[in-house]
Amino acid sequence: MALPPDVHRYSWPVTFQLYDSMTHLTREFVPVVPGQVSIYHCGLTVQSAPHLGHIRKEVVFDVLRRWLTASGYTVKIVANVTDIDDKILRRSAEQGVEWYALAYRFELELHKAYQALGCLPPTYEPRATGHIPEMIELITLLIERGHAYVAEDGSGDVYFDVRSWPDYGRLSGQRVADMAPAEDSDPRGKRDPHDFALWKGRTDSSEPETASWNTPWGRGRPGWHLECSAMSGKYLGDEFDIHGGGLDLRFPHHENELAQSTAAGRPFARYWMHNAWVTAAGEKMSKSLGNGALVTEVTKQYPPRAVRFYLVAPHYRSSIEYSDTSLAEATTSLARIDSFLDRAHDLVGDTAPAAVLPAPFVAAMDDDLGTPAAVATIYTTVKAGNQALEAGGTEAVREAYAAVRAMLGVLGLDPLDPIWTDAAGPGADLEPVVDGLVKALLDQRQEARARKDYAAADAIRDSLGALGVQVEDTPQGPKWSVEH
RNA sequence: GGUGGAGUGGCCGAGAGGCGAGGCAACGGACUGCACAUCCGUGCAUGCGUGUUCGCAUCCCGUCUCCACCUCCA
Repeated sequence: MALPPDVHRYSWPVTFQLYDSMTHLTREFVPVVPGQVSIYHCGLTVQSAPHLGHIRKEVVFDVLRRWLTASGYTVKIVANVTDIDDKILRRSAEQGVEWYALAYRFELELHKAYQALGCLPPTYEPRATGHIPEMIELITLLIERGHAYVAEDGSGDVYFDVRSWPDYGRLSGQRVADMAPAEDSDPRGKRDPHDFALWKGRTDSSEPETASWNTPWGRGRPGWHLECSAMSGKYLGDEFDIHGGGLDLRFPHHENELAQSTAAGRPFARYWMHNAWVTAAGEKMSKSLGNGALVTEVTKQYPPRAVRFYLVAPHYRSSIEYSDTSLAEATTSLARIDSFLDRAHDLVGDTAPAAVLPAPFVAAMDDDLGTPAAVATIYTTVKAGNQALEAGGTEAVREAYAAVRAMLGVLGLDPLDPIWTDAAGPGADLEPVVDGLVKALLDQRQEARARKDYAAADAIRDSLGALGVQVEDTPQGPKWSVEH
């Protein structure tokens, strides 16, 4: 898919500040290679349909990517797909389908979900099962360096030796000694309970043959943490800029990735970026709690653009509460912006998004992706535009219109972005029919109004309204729109 | 037990020593046949308690409550 035309490149002095969750500091963003940004964020384990919490991460990194692109960077963004793990195997066994078919089905659902919310596909989306040789290579290196060992119990498991790596715990600020002992975890052949699996030997013969691979340590399948180290290294190199994911990945997943990668002699990520949750009734939305709102369900109830707006408007490091009022409010708020855009378009016609973004918007985005202040700038611009509309200042209207579209574009919310307009739903071919019918009714209503028969005029407006067609009288005649 | 976050108006949600974003809802006014939209205006909030300061949502100390992570989790 081509980059939407509204994502412009700018050449102002770049002063992007990014909060790094390893150092707990907001630091100026300095990429490894000037002018280029490499981002890796942990995708999803494709074992079930994505809920709002999952998709928030996609939206956050999509906004990051759009902002860096708008700032003049060439962005390479890689998000993995974990297509094999315990849960996938268990679920597929339960459902009597092949594990890879199950994983693939949910991978497609994930794609559908992020496209529905206007997320651009990553530069690349590697699958774990496609990178077994890279993983074997990495494990071999870790064993050679004395940071990993093959379990002595003959299971074929390979573990990372936590005690061999004093830096372990650096990302999450924890000391191994303080960590709660893993009560119920199976120690198998571990030297230390905190050691984690790089590779899982095939000990359960009921697992399908297709779910294991040959290695120097016998047949088995990859450990979750290792995958990401192998894939980020392959596509982004030994050192890259931003490593991201949900806050819950910080430990153990990212901690383990960091340990593996640095123990293998790689500098690894320069900045760690973690987004907060979507909560429901104050609690983290999660598969295990069963309180997840599926993306497919939510986008049936609310326009997908409004759902994205709801996810984009709060800061990415704040948790957001999922509720009908929040979604409904986001829908109304976005409608206010769209309504200005509509009215402005009637006056100024097709106008491209502005090439230069308003300074407060830029300052907000440069400050650790400050979308709340950025959205506030959109509103102030909309207000200025509405005022100009009242005053009849065409140039000012055009300016506001172009600025609003440019800002919305950075957030992936420009209504004229092909990602939204191409999504002509079922029944799109009936549009001319609907247009004609509504126009006929509105003509009748205008005639009634002309002879001051307001009862008849209002009756027509009411019956249209009952069908979801909003009628608004303007100096240029009646306008109508379909509410969602 | 360890680690990290959060408590702001009716609601959502920013800011981070002075001038308290923005939106939604509400109320008053303008415009309109009416309505919608829009514009103008009103509302005056920072868990609690000390302290620091000329001044503190913002800093210190204490305290209460909530959430998350500590090998399933975006």
